Amino acid sequence: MSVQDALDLICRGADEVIKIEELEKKLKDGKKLRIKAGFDPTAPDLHVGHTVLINKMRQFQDLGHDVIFLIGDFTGMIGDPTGKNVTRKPLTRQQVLENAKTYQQQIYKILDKDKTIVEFNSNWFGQMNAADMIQLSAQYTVARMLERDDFHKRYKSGQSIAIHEFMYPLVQGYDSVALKADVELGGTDQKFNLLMGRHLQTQSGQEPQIVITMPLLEGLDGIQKMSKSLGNYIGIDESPKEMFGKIMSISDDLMWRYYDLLSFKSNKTLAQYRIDVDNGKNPRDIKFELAIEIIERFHSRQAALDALAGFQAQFQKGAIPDDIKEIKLDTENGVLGIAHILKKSGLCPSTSDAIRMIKQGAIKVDGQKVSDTKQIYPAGTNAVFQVGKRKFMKISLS
RNA sequence: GGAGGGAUACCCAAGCGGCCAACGGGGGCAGACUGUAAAUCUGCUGUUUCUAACUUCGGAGGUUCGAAUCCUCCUCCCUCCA
Repeated sequence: MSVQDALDLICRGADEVIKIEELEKKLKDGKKLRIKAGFDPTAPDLHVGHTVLINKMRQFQDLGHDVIFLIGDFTGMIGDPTGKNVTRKPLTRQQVLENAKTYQQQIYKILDKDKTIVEFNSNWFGQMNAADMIQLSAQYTVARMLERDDFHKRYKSGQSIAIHEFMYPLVQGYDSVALKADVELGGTDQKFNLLMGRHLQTQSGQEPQIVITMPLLEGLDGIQKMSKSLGNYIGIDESPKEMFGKIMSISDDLMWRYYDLLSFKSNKTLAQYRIDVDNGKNPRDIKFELAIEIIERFHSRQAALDALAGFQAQFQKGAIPDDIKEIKLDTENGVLGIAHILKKSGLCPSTSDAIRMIKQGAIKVDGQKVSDTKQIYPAGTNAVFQVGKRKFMKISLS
Protein backbone atom coordinates (compact mmCIF):
# COMPACT_ATOMS: atom_id res chain seq x y z
CA MET A 1 0.00 0.00 0.00
CA SER A 2 1.31 3.44 -0.89
CA VAL A 3 1.87 6.11 1.73
CA GLN A 4 -0.98 8.10 0.24
CA ASP A 5 -3.37 5.14 0.48
CA ALA A 6 -2.36 4.53 4.07
CA LEU A 7 -2.88 8.19 4.84
CA ASP A 8 -6.32 8.17 3.25
CA LEU A 9 -7.28 5.12 5.26
CA ILE A 10 -6.09 6.63 8.52
CA CYS A 11 -7.90 9.89 7.87
CA ARG A 12 -11.13 8.20 6.90
CA GLY A 13 -13.90 9.24 9.22
CA ALA A 14 -11.50 11.09 11.52
CA ASP A 15 -12.60 14.41 12.89
CA GLU A 16 -9.12 15.92 13.06
CA VAL A 17 -5.55 14.80 12.46
CA ILE A 18 -2.89 16.96 14.13
CA LYS A 19 -0.66 17.31 12.27
CA ILE A 20 -1.18 15.55 9.06
CA GLU A 21 2.23 16.55 7.65
CA GLU A 22 3.96 14.98 10.62
CA LEU A 23 1.96 11.82 10.12
CA GLU A 24 2.88 11.70 6.48
CA LYS A 25 6.53 12.09 7.37
CA LYS A 26 6.35 9.27 9.91
CA LEU A 27 4.68 7.01 7.39
CA LYS A 28 7.27 7.84 4.77
CA ASP A 29 10.05 6.92 7.16
CA GLY A 30 8.47 3.47 7.14
CA LYS A 31 9.04 2.87 10.80
CA LYS A 32 6.67 0.83 12.93
CA LEU A 33 4.53 3.32 14.81
CA ARG A 34 3.31 3.04 18.38
CA ILE A 35 -0.40 3.77 18.48
CA LYS A 36 -1.91 4.62 21.84
CA ALA A 37 -5.52 4.69 22.88
CA GLY A 38 -6.59 5.00 26.48
CA PHE A 39 -9.70 3.57 28.07
CA ASP A 40 -11.43 4.14 31.34
CA PRO A 41 -11.57 1.06 33.50
CA THR A 42 -15.27 1.60 34.14
CA ALA A 43 -17.57 -1.30 33.36
CA PRO A 44 -17.66 -1.64 29.60
CA ASP A 45 -21.05 -2.12 28.04
CA LEU A 46 -20.19 -1.35 24.49
CA HIS A 47 -22.32 -0.41 21.54
CA VAL A 48 -21.03 -0.04 18.00
CA GLY A 49 -20.55 3.70 18.54
CA HIS A 50 -17.73 2.84 20.93
CA THR A 51 -16.11 0.66 18.34
CA VAL A 52 -15.35 3.57 16.02
CA LEU A 53 -12.14 4.20 17.90
CA ILE A 54 -11.29 0.53 18.17
CA ASN A 55 -11.84 0.14 14.44
CA LYS A 56 -9.31 2.86 13.84
CA MET A 57 -6.86 0.94 16.01
CA ARG A 58 -7.51 -2.11 13.93
CA GLN A 59 -6.74 -0.21 10.75
CA PHE A 60 -3.37 0.70 12.19
CA GLN A 61 -2.80 -2.91 13.06
CA ASP A 62 -3.58 -3.92 9.51
CA LEU A 63 -1.02 -1.38 8.35
CA GLY A 64 1.53 -3.18 10.49
CA HIS A 65 1.84 -0.81 13.42
CA ASP A 66 1.92 -1.55 17.14
CA VAL A 67 -1.33 -0.85 18.90
CA ILE A 68 -1.32 -0.17 22.62
CA PHE A 69 -4.53 -0.65 24.52
CA LEU A 70 -3.96 1.45 27.60
CA ILE A 71 -6.18 0.88 30.58
CA GLY A 72 -6.29 3.94 32.74
CA ASP A 73 -6.46 2.22 36.06
CA PHE A 74 -4.47 4.96 37.76
CA THR A 75 -6.41 7.66 35.96
CA GLY A 76 -9.61 5.97 37.05
CA MET A 77 -8.75 6.89 40.59
CA ILE A 78 -8.90 10.55 39.65
CA GLY A 79 -12.09 10.50 37.62
CA ASP A 80 -12.40 12.35 34.36
CA PRO A 81 -13.93 15.76 34.94
CA THR A 82 -15.28 15.88 31.38
CA GLY A 83 -18.35 18.05 31.47
CA LYS A 84 -19.60 16.47 34.63
CA ASN A 85 -19.57 17.95 38.05
CA VAL A 86 -20.41 14.68 39.72
CA THR A 87 -17.45 13.11 41.39
CA ARG A 88 -16.85 9.67 40.05
CA LYS A 89 -16.56 6.91 42.55
CA PRO A 90 -13.12 5.40 42.74
CA LEU A 91 -12.87 1.79 41.65
CA THR A 92 -11.28 -0.96 43.63
CA ARG A 93 -8.32 -2.86 42.28
CA GLN A 94 -10.55 -5.90 41.91
CA GLN A 95 -13.16 -4.04 39.84
CA VAL A 96 -10.51 -2.56 37.59
CA LEU A 97 -9.09 -5.97 36.78
CA GLU A 98 -12.50 -7.46 36.11
CA ASN A 99 -13.49 -4.62 33.85
CA ALA A 100 -10.21 -4.85 32.02
CA LYS A 101 -10.91 -8.50 31.36
CA THR A 102 -14.38 -7.79 29.99
CA TYR A 103 -12.92 -5.07 27.82
CA GLN A 104 -10.41 -7.42 26.32
CA GLN A 105 -13.02 -10.05 25.53
CA GLN A 106 -14.97 -7.45 23.60
CA ILE A 107 -12.17 -5.67 21.80
CA TYR A 108 -10.57 -8.84 20.52
CA LYS A 109 -13.58 -9.25 18.31
CA ILE A 110 -12.08 -6.36 16.41
CA LEU A 111 -8.40 -6.26 17.27
CA ASP A 112 -5.84 -8.94 16.63
CA LYS A 113 -5.01 -10.30 20.07
CA ASP A 114 -1.46 -11.22 19.17
CA LYS A 115 -0.69 -7.78 17.87
CA THR A 116 -2.22 -5.84 20.72
CA ILE A 117 -0.17 -4.57 23.61
CA VAL A 118 -2.15 -4.08 26.82
CA GLU A 119 -0.77 -1.61 29.35
CA PHE A 120 -1.92 -0.22 32.68
CA ASN A 121 -0.87 3.29 33.57
CA SER A 122 -0.53 2.37 37.21
CA ASN A 123 2.68 0.67 36.03
CA TRP A 124 4.50 3.97 35.92
CA PHE A 125 2.31 6.15 38.11
CA GLY A 126 2.40 3.64 40.92
CA GLN A 127 6.16 4.23 41.14
CA MET A 128 5.94 7.99 41.25
CA ASN A 129 6.32 9.89 44.49
CA ALA A 130 4.94 13.26 45.49
CA ALA A 131 7.98 15.10 44.19
CA ASP A 132 7.56 13.47 40.79
CA MET A 133 3.93 14.48 40.69
CA ILE A 134 4.74 18.08 41.51
CA GLN A 135 7.45 17.99 38.90
CA LEU A 136 4.85 16.87 36.39
CA SER A 137 2.41 19.58 37.33
CA ALA A 138 5.13 22.18 36.86
CA GLN A 139 5.05 21.43 33.15
CA TYR A 140 1.87 23.36 32.52
CA THR A 141 0.31 26.61 33.68
CA VAL A 142 -3.06 27.36 35.22
CA ALA A 143 -3.90 29.86 32.52
CA ARG A 144 -3.35 27.28 29.80
CA MET A 145 -5.22 24.65 31.72
CA LEU A 146 -8.19 26.99 31.91
CA GLU A 147 -8.23 27.11 28.13
CA ARG A 148 -9.88 23.74 28.17
CA ASP A 149 -13.48 24.43 27.32
CA ASP A 150 -15.22 22.79 30.24
CA PHE A 151 -12.76 24.21 32.78
CA HIS A 152 -13.21 27.60 31.20
CA LYS A 153 -16.99 27.43 31.40
CA ARG A 154 -17.03 26.18 34.94
CA TYR A 155 -14.53 28.76 36.09
CA LYS A 156 -16.43 31.59 34.43
CA SER A 157 -19.76 30.54 35.83
CA GLY A 158 -18.32 30.19 39.30
CA GLN A 159 -18.60 26.42 39.54
CA SER A 160 -16.03 24.57 41.51
CA ILE A 161 -12.98 22.93 39.99
CA ALA A 162 -11.00 20.72 42.28
CA ILE A 163 -7.23 20.89 41.94
CA HIS A 164 -6.95 17.19 41.22
CA GLU A 165 -9.05 17.65 38.10
CA PHE A 166 -6.17 19.58 36.62
CA MET A 167 -4.08 16.46 37.05
CA TYR A 168 -6.15 14.40 34.70
CA PRO A 169 -4.91 15.89 31.44
CA LEU A 170 -1.36 15.90 32.80
CA VAL A 171 -1.51 12.26 33.75
CA GLN A 172 -3.02 11.25 30.46
CA GLY A 173 -0.43 13.32 28.64
CA TYR A 174 2.35 11.73 30.61
CA ASP A 175 1.14 8.31 29.52
CA SER A 176 2.22 9.26 26.04
CA VAL A 177 5.67 10.12 27.33
CA ALA A 178 5.93 6.83 29.20
CA LEU A 179 4.79 4.87 26.17
CA LYS A 180 6.74 6.92 23.64
CA ALA A 181 3.59 7.09 21.58
CA ASP A 182 3.76 8.10 17.94
CA VAL A 183 0.03 8.46 17.57
CA GLU A 184 -2.79 8.81 20.06
CA LEU A 185 -6.42 8.17 19.25
CA GLY A 186 -9.36 9.57 21.12
CA GLY A 187 -12.84 11.04 20.86
CA THR A 188 -13.31 14.66 19.88
CA ASP A 189 -14.00 15.45 23.52
CA GLN A 190 -10.50 14.25 24.36
CA LYS A 191 -8.72 16.75 22.15
CA PHE A 192 -7.32 18.86 24.96
CA ASN A 193 -5.94 15.84 26.79
CA LEU A 194 -4.46 14.44 23.61
CA LEU A 195 -2.72 17.69 22.86
CA MET A 196 -1.29 17.64 26.36
CA GLY A 197 0.56 14.52 25.31
CA ARG A 198 2.23 16.46 22.51
CA HIS A 199 3.22 19.21 24.92
CA LEU A 200 4.70 16.90 27.53
CA GLN A 201 6.51 14.82 24.95
CA THR A 202 8.12 17.92 23.51
CA GLN A 203 9.15 18.93 27.05
CA SER A 204 10.83 15.57 27.54
CA GLY A 205 12.63 15.80 24.25
CA GLN A 206 10.44 13.33 22.37
CA GLU A 207 8.92 13.84 19.01
CA PRO A 208 5.33 14.90 19.64
CA GLN A 209 2.65 12.32 18.93
CA ILE A 210 0.11 12.66 16.16
CA VAL A 211 -3.33 13.31 17.55
CA ILE A 212 -6.29 11.76 15.81
CA THR A 213 -9.76 12.53 17.07
CA MET A 214 -12.69 10.38 16.07
CA PRO A 215 -16.24 11.73 15.98
CA LEU A 216 -19.07 10.35 18.04
CA LEU A 217 -21.23 8.11 15.93
CA GLU A 218 -24.82 9.15 15.33
CA GLY A 219 -27.46 6.75 16.56
CA LEU A 220 -30.12 4.99 14.52
CA ASP A 221 -32.16 8.19 14.26
CA GLY A 222 -29.25 9.85 12.50
CA ILE A 223 -29.41 12.94 14.69
CA GLN A 224 -28.57 12.20 18.30
CA LYS A 225 -25.33 10.59 19.36
CA MET A 226 -25.56 6.87 19.77
CA SER A 227 -26.25 6.10 23.40
CA LYS A 228 -27.90 3.48 25.51
CA SER A 229 -30.06 5.96 27.33
CA LEU A 230 -31.52 7.33 24.10
CA GLY A 231 -32.24 3.81 22.91
CA ASN A 232 -30.80 4.52 19.47
CA TYR A 233 -27.91 2.11 19.70
CA ILE A 234 -26.72 -1.21 18.38
CA GLY A 235 -25.16 -3.15 21.23
CA ILE A 236 -22.31 -5.44 20.33
CA ASP A 237 -23.89 -8.23 22.36
CA GLU A 238 -27.18 -8.07 20.52
CA SER A 239 -28.53 -10.98 18.54
CA PRO A 240 -27.76 -11.14 14.82
CA LYS A 241 -31.43 -10.64 14.06
CA GLU A 242 -31.64 -7.50 16.18
CA MET A 243 -28.52 -6.09 14.61
CA PHE A 244 -29.76 -6.79 11.15
CA GLY A 245 -33.07 -5.08 11.75
CA LYS A 246 -31.45 -2.07 13.33
CA ILE A 247 -28.92 -1.61 10.57
CA MET A 248 -31.58 -1.91 7.89
CA SER A 249 -33.65 0.75 9.60
CA ILE A 250 -31.05 3.49 9.23
CA SER A 251 -31.46 6.03 6.47
CA ASP A 252 -29.45 5.80 3.26
CA ASP A 253 -27.51 8.93 4.16
CA LEU A 254 -26.57 7.56 7.53
CA MET A 255 -25.50 4.32 5.90
CA TRP A 256 -22.49 6.02 4.29
CA ARG A 257 -21.49 7.45 7.62
CA TYR A 258 -21.66 4.00 9.18
CA TYR A 259 -19.62 2.62 6.31
CA ASP A 260 -16.88 5.17 6.90
CA LEU A 261 -16.70 4.58 10.60
CA LEU A 262 -17.68 0.96 11.09
CA SER A 263 -16.61 -0.92 7.99
CA PHE A 264 -13.22 -2.26 7.05
CA LYS A 265 -14.00 -2.25 3.38
CA SER A 266 -11.44 -0.25 1.44
CA ASN A 267 -11.96 3.32 0.39
CA LYS A 268 -11.95 2.07 -3.17
CA THR A 269 -14.80 -0.36 -2.52
CA LEU A 270 -16.83 2.34 -0.84
CA ALA A 271 -16.30 4.70 -3.75
CA GLN A 272 -17.51 1.96 -6.06
CA TYR A 273 -20.64 1.44 -3.93
CA ARG A 274 -21.52 5.09 -4.32
CA ILE A 275 -21.11 4.88 -8.05
CA ASP A 276 -23.33 1.79 -8.13
CA VAL A 277 -26.09 3.57 -6.23
CA ASP A 278 -25.81 6.59 -8.50
CA ASN A 279 -26.25 4.21 -11.40
CA GLY A 280 -29.48 2.89 -9.97
CA LYS A 281 -28.45 0.07 -7.69
CA ASN A 282 -30.79 -0.34 -4.74
CA PRO A 283 -29.07 1.08 -1.63
CA ARG A 284 -30.81 -1.65 0.32
CA ASP A 285 -28.42 -4.20 -1.10
CA ILE A 286 -25.44 -2.11 -0.06
CA LYS A 287 -26.97 -1.91 3.39
CA PHE A 288 -27.23 -5.71 3.42
CA GLU A 289 -23.47 -5.84 2.95
CA LEU A 290 -22.91 -3.51 5.87
CA ALA A 291 -25.20 -5.52 8.11
CA ILE A 292 -23.44 -8.74 7.19
CA GLU A 293 -20.00 -7.31 7.82
CA ILE A 294 -20.90 -6.00 11.25
CA ILE A 295 -22.74 -9.12 12.36
CA GLU A 296 -19.89 -11.31 11.17
CA ARG A 297 -17.51 -9.30 13.32
CA PHE A 298 -19.46 -9.83 16.52
CA HIS A 299 -20.99 -13.22 15.80
CA SER A 300 -20.04 -15.27 12.76
CA ARG A 301 -20.34 -15.39 9.01
CA GLN A 302 -23.02 -18.05 9.27
CA ALA A 303 -25.05 -16.05 11.81
CA ALA A 304 -24.92 -13.07 9.50
CA LEU A 305 -26.15 -15.06 6.52
CA ASP A 306 -28.91 -16.60 8.60
CA ALA A 307 -29.98 -13.16 9.73
CA LEU A 308 -30.10 -12.03 6.12
CA ALA A 309 -32.17 -15.04 5.09
CA GLY A 310 -34.53 -14.52 8.01
CA PHE A 311 -34.87 -10.88 7.18
CA GLN A 312 -35.68 -11.55 3.58
CA ALA A 313 -38.22 -14.19 4.47
CA GLN A 314 -39.94 -12.10 7.08
CA PHE A 315 -40.04 -8.70 5.49
CA GLN A 316 -39.66 -9.23 1.79
CA LYS A 317 -41.86 -12.27 1.53
CA GLY A 318 -44.01 -11.62 4.59
CA ALA A 319 -43.31 -15.00 6.15
CA ILE A 320 -43.60 -15.64 9.83
CA PRO A 321 -40.19 -16.05 11.46
CA ASP A 322 -39.46 -19.51 12.80
CA ASP A 323 -37.76 -18.61 16.07
CA ILE A 324 -40.74 -17.05 17.76
CA LYS A 325 -41.60 -17.46 21.39
CA GLU A 326 -44.28 -19.95 22.36
CA ILE A 327 -46.51 -19.61 25.39
CA LYS A 328 -49.57 -21.22 26.87
CA LEU A 329 -52.50 -19.30 28.28
CA ASP A 330 -55.43 -20.50 30.38
CA THR A 331 -58.89 -19.70 29.11
CA GLU A 332 -61.78 -18.45 31.19
CA ASN A 333 -64.85 -20.68 30.84
CA GLY A 334 -63.27 -22.30 27.82
CA VAL A 335 -62.73 -19.14 25.78
CA LEU A 336 -60.52 -16.06 25.75
CA GLY A 337 -61.12 -12.72 24.01
CA ILE A 338 -58.56 -11.38 21.59
CA ALA A 339 -57.79 -8.34 23.74
CA HIS A 340 -57.04 -10.51 26.73
CA ILE A 341 -54.85 -12.83 24.76
CA LEU A 342 -52.79 -9.88 23.60
CA LYS A 343 -52.49 -8.47 27.09
CA LYS A 344 -51.77 -11.71 28.91
CA SER A 345 -49.14 -12.72 26.40
CA GLY A 346 -47.39 -9.39 26.81
CA LEU A 347 -47.78 -8.50 23.16
CA CYS A 348 -49.69 -5.41 24.27
CA PRO A 349 -49.16 -3.59 27.57
CA SER A 350 -52.88 -3.22 28.39
CA THR A 351 -56.24 -4.29 27.08
CA SER A 352 -56.92 -0.69 26.09
CA ASP A 353 -53.81 -0.74 23.97
CA ALA A 354 -54.79 -4.10 22.52
CA ILE A 355 -58.17 -2.73 21.51
CA ARG A 356 -56.51 0.28 19.88
CA MET A 357 -54.23 -2.01 17.93
CA ILE A 358 -57.17 -4.07 16.71
CA LYS A 359 -58.99 -0.95 15.58
CA GLN A 360 -55.91 0.16 13.71
CA GLY A 361 -55.63 -3.11 11.87
CA ALA A 362 -52.32 -4.08 13.44
CA ILE A 363 -53.36 -7.51 14.67
CA LYS A 364 -53.04 -10.70 12.68
CA VAL A 365 -53.75 -14.26 13.75
CA ASP A 366 -52.05 -16.85 11.57
CA GLY A 367 -51.65 -14.16 8.97
CA GLN A 368 -55.33 -13.16 8.97
CA LYS A 369 -56.18 -9.64 10.02
CA VAL A 370 -58.50 -9.42 13.04
CA SER A 371 -60.81 -6.41 13.10
CA ASP A 372 -63.40 -7.44 15.67
CA THR A 373 -62.34 -6.30 19.14
CA LYS A 374 -64.63 -8.92 20.66
CA GLN A 375 -63.32 -11.88 18.70
CA ILE A 376 -63.02 -14.89 20.99
CA TYR A 377 -60.91 -18.02 20.74
CA PRO A 378 -61.80 -21.37 22.31
CA ALA A 379 -59.51 -23.58 24.35
CA GLY A 380 -57.34 -25.70 22.10
CA THR A 381 -56.58 -22.81 19.77
CA ASN A 382 -52.97 -22.85 18.68
CA ALA A 383 -52.01 -19.91 16.50
CA VAL A 384 -49.42 -17.26 15.79
CA PHE A 385 -50.52 -13.86 17.04
CA GLN A 386 -48.88 -10.85 15.46
CA VAL A 387 -48.83 -7.18 16.43
CA GLY A 388 -47.54 -4.87 13.75
CA LYS A 389 -44.73 -6.12 11.58
CA ARG A 390 -42.28 -7.34 14.12
CA LYS A 391 -43.94 -8.69 17.23
CA PHE A 392 -44.89 -12.34 17.02
CA MET A 393 -45.90 -14.97 19.51
CA LYS A 394 -47.13 -18.50 19.20
CA ILE A 395 -49.95 -18.95 21.68
CA SER A 396 -51.84 -22.05 22.63
CA LEU A 397 -54.97 -21.88 24.77
CA SER A 398 -55.90 -24.48 27.31
C1' G B 1 -31.59 34.55 56.88
C1' G B 2 -34.97 37.74 53.36
C1' A B 3 -38.01 38.24 48.54
C1' G B 4 -40.18 36.00 44.53
C1' G B 5 -41.22 31.99 40.70
C1' G B 6 -42.33 26.96 39.73
C1' A B 7 -43.89 21.37 40.14
C1' U B 8 -49.43 19.00 34.62
C1' A B 9 -49.26 12.37 31.02
C1' C B 10 -42.49 9.33 28.29
C1' C B 11 -40.21 14.69 27.51
C1' C B 12 -41.31 19.97 26.61
C1' A B 13 -45.53 22.76 27.43
C1' A B 14 -50.85 25.10 27.57
C1' G B 15 -54.98 25.25 30.90
C1' C B 16 -56.03 29.07 36.22
C1' G B 17 -63.83 26.89 39.09
C1' G B 18 -67.89 23.37 35.11
C1' C B 19 -67.40 22.84 27.59
C1' C B 20 -60.73 18.56 30.88
C1' A B 21 -58.78 12.13 30.16
C1' A B 22 -56.79 17.66 29.89
C1' C B 23 -54.65 22.56 23.55
C1' G B 24 -49.98 22.24 21.01
C1' G B 25 -45.02 20.24 19.94
C1' G B 26 -41.39 16.24 20.43
C1' G B 27 -40.88 11.16 21.04
C1' G B 28 -43.24 6.43 20.57
C1' C B 29 -46.75 2.88 18.34
C1' A B 30 -49.94 1.45 14.24
C1' G B 31 -51.88 2.03 9.11
C1' A B 32 -50.84 3.75 3.84
C1' C B 33 -46.66 4.28 0.50
C1' U B 34 -41.88 1.47 0.38
C1' G B 35 -36.36 -1.18 0.36
C1' U B 36 -38.98 -3.27 7.92
C1' A B 37 -35.69 2.33 4.35
C1' A B 38 -35.64 7.75 4.79
C1' A B 39 -39.21 11.57 3.62
C1' U B 40 -44.52 12.15 3.42
C1' C B 41 -49.76 11.37 4.72
C1' U B 42 -53.48 9.31 8.38
C1' G B 43 -54.81 7.50 13.13
C1' C B 44 -53.60 6.32 18.14
C1' U B 45 -50.74 7.44 22.58
C1' G B 46 -54.39 6.61 31.50
C1' U B 47 -57.11 2.03 32.85
C1' U B 48 -61.25 -1.28 32.56
C1' U B 49 -66.19 -5.50 31.89
C1' C B 50 -64.29 0.13 25.99
C1' U B 51 -70.75 3.82 22.09
C1' A B 52 -69.99 3.58 29.00
C1' A B 53 -67.52 3.71 33.62
C1' C B 54 -63.40 4.42 36.75
C1' U B 55 -58.54 6.57 38.47
C1' U B 56 -55.15 10.93 37.04
C1' C B 57 -52.50 17.23 36.91
C1' G B 58 -45.76 17.08 43.32
C1' G B 59 -48.06 15.04 48.52
C1' A B 60 -51.89 15.53 52.49
C1' G B 61 -56.16 17.97 53.98
C1' G B 62 -60.12 21.80 53.16
C1' U B 63 -63.87 25.21 50.52
C1' U B 64 -67.72 24.09 46.66
C1' C B 65 -73.43 21.06 43.79
C1' G B 66 -68.65 20.76 41.00
C1' A B 67 -61.29 21.71 41.53
C1' A B 68 -55.53 20.60 37.40
C1' U B 69 -57.72 25.36 38.50
C1' C B 70 -59.49 28.60 45.12
C1' C B 71 -57.52 28.03 50.57
C1' U B 72 -54.05 25.62 54.41
C1' C B 73 -49.92 22.66 55.53
C1' C B 74 -45.85 19.60 53.65
C1' U B 75 -41.91 17.93 50.02
C1' C B 76 -38.78 19.19 46.04
C1' C B 77 -36.70 22.64 42.20
C1' C B 78 -35.25 27.56 40.31
C1' U B 79 -34.15 33.08 40.45
C1' C B 80 -32.79 37.52 43.08
C1' C B 81 -30.95 39.87 47.75
C1' A B 82 -27.79 39.01 52.33
